[in-house]
Amino acid sequence: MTFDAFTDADSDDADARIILHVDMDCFYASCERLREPALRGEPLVVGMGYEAGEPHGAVATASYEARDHGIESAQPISQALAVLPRAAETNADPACHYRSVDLDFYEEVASELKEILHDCADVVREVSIDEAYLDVTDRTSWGLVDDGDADAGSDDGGADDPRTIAEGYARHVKQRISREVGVPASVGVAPNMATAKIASDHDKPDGLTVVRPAEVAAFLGPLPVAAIHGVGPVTERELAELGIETASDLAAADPTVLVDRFGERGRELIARARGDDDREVTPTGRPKSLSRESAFTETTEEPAAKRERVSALAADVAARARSRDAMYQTVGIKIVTPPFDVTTRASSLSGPVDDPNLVESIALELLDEFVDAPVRKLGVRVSNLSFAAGEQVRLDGFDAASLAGESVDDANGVAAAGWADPAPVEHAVDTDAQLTDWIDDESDGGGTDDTTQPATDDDGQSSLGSFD
DNA sequence: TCTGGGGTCCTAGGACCC
DNA sequence: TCTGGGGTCCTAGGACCC
Repeated sequence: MTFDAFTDADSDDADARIILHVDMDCFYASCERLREPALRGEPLVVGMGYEAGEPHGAVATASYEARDHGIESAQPISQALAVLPRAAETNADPACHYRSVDLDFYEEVASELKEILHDCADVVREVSIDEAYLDVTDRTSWGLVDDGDADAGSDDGGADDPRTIAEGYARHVKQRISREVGVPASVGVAPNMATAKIASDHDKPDGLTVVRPAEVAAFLGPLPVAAIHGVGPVTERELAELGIETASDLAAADPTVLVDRFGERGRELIARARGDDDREVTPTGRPKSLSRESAFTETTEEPAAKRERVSALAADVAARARSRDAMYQTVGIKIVTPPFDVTTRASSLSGPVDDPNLVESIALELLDEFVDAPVRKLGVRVSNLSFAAGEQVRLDGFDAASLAGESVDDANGVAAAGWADPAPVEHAVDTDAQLTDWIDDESDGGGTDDTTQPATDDDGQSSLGSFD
């Protein structure tokens, strides 16, 4: 195989970046088929919050066979069942297999996958369990392949398009995934992330779409604005009101009008529609927040049920933070009331902690405001994360170092990280009132807004504050 | 047919500091 | 005492994505 030198028309291509967007096709369903091959070719729904035989939950992933019957992600399972009854319970013809999400298994599969991706690129940004950007500029080229066979089945749309070396590289990545992991992927190749993302979506499932630098505008132009990453239902509707329906409409739009309507995001949208995107592919960073939420089977007003749920979620999220060596400075809750109103409350500490009891007591305090509210769903979140093995702020004003010898908690490997976790010993006997006092006492630090703290009866703050 | 769970980023307004 | 401007941090909500 040889390749042509760049012609004049391709000169822009020569120094353009080469970005791959790799997107697994109905990943959860593909994973289920990996361990249960009989599901191949069958309609298959993987449900979240779903248990075998029950009607609760929502569609996390539907196989393409199920999508053919109108099943979509995020749909209630009950609705899917109305269209496609359970294969296990019916002889009806369009029937469907239902499985519940098994994230641990999918993560095992994903880690094999990610190994391949990291093998194929110097920089990989993992966006989610089934999706990643690869910068392969240094591994391949926009140069053209001279394979002496003009109609060799190019997948990238235009039958007359010359084939690039980059296309061959992308095909290689795809084939490795298919061969070594056994799941299908769709790949988009383009000179920037935004276009690569759209390209991977262009020919799903099992697709490969290559957009050469010179083709970007022509490729994006006719697409509906909703194809652009970051344009959801709300923005789509608002753009339509402005008469903007395609990417080329958006590319030609008056920036001042869009900035007026959408703020700086408006400018960003125009750039995306034009295929202008100079974001570097940067490696996946640390998480910014960790959360856990769960829905009640039916709306409840029971204070005890709510508190119990929040306690469980708090314990969960704290455990997850600990397992990931994350400390957190902010604890928040989320309350969903009918019909679907989302409210959040959060409270920050003066420094990062790793303290499950504190997560629970703060979350419960924030919940107090909603004792009487009808609630369909609750969540607990920790944010303001830090991962450095730094100092932990202590209730009594002593720093962690002074306790280093006590080894209060070595069961989680935190001691090995270089700092002691004083939480269990220090807070187990604390009352809610004392904790609140401590939080409120941080007002001298300049950050905490007292008015947002649920007031408990008070006083005694001086006894804690006096250690300063 | 009412809607699961886990995230990200942006904006606006208020408190506070210099 | 009044006034202004710039910057940061915090909370809450919203849009979006998978």
